[in-house]
Amino acid sequence: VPDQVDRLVAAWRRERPDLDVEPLEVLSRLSRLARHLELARRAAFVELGLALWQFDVLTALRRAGPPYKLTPGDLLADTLVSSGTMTHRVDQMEAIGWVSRQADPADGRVVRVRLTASGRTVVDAAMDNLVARERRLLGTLTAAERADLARLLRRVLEPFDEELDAEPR
Amino acid sequence: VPDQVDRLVAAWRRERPDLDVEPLEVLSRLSRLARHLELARRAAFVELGLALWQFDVLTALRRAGPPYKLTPGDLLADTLVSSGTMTHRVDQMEAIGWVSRQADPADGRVVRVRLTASGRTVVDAAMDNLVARERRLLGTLTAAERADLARLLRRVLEPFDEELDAEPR
DNA sequence: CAAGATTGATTCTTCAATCTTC
DNA sequence: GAAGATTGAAGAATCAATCTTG
Repeated sequence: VPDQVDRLVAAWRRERPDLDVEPLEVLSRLSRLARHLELARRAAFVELGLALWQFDVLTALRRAGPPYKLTPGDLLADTLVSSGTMTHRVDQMEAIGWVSRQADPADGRVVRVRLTASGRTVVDAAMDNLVARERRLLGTLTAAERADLARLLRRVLEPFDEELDAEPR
Repeated sequence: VPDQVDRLVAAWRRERPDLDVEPLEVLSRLSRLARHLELARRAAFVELGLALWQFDVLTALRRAGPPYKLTPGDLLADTLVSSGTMTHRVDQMEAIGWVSRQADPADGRVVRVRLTASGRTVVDAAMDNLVARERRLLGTLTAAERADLARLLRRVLEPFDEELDAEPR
C-alpha cells in the first residue's frame, strides 16, 4: 500500500527523472513524522494548559535532577533553539511561576534557571501523559523493530551530535 | 558509544524510575534528528536566498507537474500547516514573483496557485542542492539499512496519513 | 449551512547588537 | 577580548472570526 511519501517520491521521479531522490524515502518520512508528532503533542498539551516549547524547557530541568538547576546555555543544547529564544522562554515561564532565575555566586555572567515546585508538578503530569500516548503510537512495531529503528536513527544522528560542541547558538 | 538520547533516557530512568521511557529511544531521536535537519536545510538555503517555508511550497507545486497549479487546500495537506499560514505564505511568494493566484472558473470559492517560471528555476536549483546534501547525510548507512529505515518509518507514519482526510486545518 | 480562503491579533522565533563579567 | 545572557525589531505560525460562493 503506497503512503504519502511513496506518492511524493513517484511524483519527483516523474517530474525530475534526472534526479535520484532515494534519500527522500527516509528523510521525507522523517520530517513528516516529526511534524505529525509535534502537532499531536501540541494538541495533547493544550488540555494541560501547556505549550510545547514550555514542555521542552521543563523536561530539560526535570531530567537534570535535584536541585533542578541549569543555565540558559545548558538549555540551548537540550532544546536546539537560539539564545535569544531561550531568554524569552525563561521570561515567560518565570512570570507563570514554573521556573525562577538565580545569580550564580561563582561567576557573575552565569544565571541559574531553577524548576519550581509547581513547575515540577506540571512537567511530571505532562510526561506521564506523553509517554503513554507515544507508547501507543509505537505499538504497531514489535520490540525488535523498535530497537532496530532506534539503532538506525542513532547512526544518522551521530554526525550532528558531534558537531554540537563547536556551534554557537 | 552513548549518544545524546542515551544520556537523556538514562537521566529519565534515574529521575522517574516509575516511568517506562522506552518510547523515547525512538521518538526523541526522531524529533532531534528532524530538528537538526531543519537547521541544516535552512542554513543551506540561505545561500540561495530561499526560506525553508518557501521551499516547502515551491516543491509541492513543482511535484504536481505541468501546469504547476494547486489550490491552497492542496498545499495544506502537503505541508502540514494551517490555512491562515498558507494564505500568508502565498501572499509573500506572490509579491516575490515565484507564484501567482488565479480564480477557478468552475468554482468561485477556489483559488489556483501557479508556479511561475522564476519560481521553477529557484526550486529546481534548491532541490538539486538538497538531495545532494541529504545523500551525503545518509551515507553512513548501507542501501539495505536505508531501506529498513524507510520501511520502519512508514509503519509508524501510517496511522497519521490515514486520519489526514478527516482533519481540518 | 458547508467549503474554501482570507483577515487581523497574538505569540514565538530569530538575528544582530548590546551589556556585564571574566 | 571572549563568554554568557539579554534586548528589541522583524518575520512567521497560529487561532478564531469573517467573507464569499456553492
